[in-house]
Amino acid sequence: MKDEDFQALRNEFIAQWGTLGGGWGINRTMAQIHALLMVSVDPLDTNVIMTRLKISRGNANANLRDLVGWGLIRRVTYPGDRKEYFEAEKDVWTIFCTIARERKRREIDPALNLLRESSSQSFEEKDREQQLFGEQTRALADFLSTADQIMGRVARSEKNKVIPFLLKRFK
Amino acid sequence: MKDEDFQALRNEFIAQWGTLGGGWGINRTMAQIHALLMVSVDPLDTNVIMTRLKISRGNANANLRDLVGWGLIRRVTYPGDRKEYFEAEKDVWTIFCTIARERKRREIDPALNLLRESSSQSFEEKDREQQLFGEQTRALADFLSTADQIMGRVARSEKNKVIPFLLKRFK
DNA sequence: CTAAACTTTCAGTAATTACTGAAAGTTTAG
DNA sequence: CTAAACTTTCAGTAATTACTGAAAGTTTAG
Repeated sequence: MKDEDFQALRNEFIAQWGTLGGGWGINRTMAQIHALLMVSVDPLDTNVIMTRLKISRGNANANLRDLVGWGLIRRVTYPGDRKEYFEAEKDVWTIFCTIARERKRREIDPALNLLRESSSQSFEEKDREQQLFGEQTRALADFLSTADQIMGRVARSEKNKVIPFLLKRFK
Repeated sequence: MKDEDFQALRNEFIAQWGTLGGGWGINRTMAQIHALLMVSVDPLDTNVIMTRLKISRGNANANLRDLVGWGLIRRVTYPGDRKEYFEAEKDVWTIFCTIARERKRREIDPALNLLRESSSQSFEEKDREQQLFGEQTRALADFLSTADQIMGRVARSEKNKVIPFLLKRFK
């Protein structure tokens, strides 16, 4: 493939990945930076990222910080070079585990706290409204905590054991 | 529990559930309406929803339409009553399957299309940049499609078979 | 120490998304 | 048919979120 076609395809990929990222809660630029780093052979510095994605220094800095916070990229430094470079984790299974862990912490845990607090206060009520509220919040809490446990266990397993097994099981 | 305390607890639940909804891509009001209907014994009409959540008619209407579109609530009418009422699906497993299906359609499928298109065009390239791009997009596509298949199969299974099985397996 | 090379912060603004409320549209009873 | 009872739409606006770019901060070489 000609290099200019390749650049175009890759840029298209990065742009679209950003759009998708928006869908599941992450912001567009953060997803784009992640995409860019995932398909870069070498770590990139802030200036390169700014140029490639046409974003400001502040924007790049903030989103890089967040990505480091998520654990999806890491800072890299080279001896004798003052600049910081960034490199993405490339193994797909590791990326998945990282995201799963982070989403658990940010979404599942607070939801579970809310549901448990709600359901614990309203059991054995005679009023139908109160009864339903208690039952429903309890059912949601049970479900979420089960799903959470399963995800946790899957994420802790070895990739090559889990995936084939699950695929075979759920024919 | 005194009724006023109960109302306060339930309102707290609805408000918080809305905030959480925001986290995973859904908008706050939509999540609140869903929460309200999930813990209501009887179907509610638009006016009641407007009053309870202090939102405008237009807002209520748009979000109710979206929730119907997701398949999370349904319209209910009573003979001799012109108003439309709304009722939420209450079974947690069914809710889960509905959301899983919808997210697949809105998020996984477009991502897979993008990844497949990207990876198909750049295999057997000698240039390292192009090589990595091909490998990485392919790995992502494979992973996503596998995860997607597993979710699909899980969602099609019977709840009472799947959950205990998975829990036992991933100790 | 100073100056250069870099990173971080943050006030102001742009872009996006959510919401209001009135007007238009639709359905049904009579 | 008309009028009442309802639902939907949509232009305008409010609220939120993302971004810029310059200034402030930090680190290191010399």
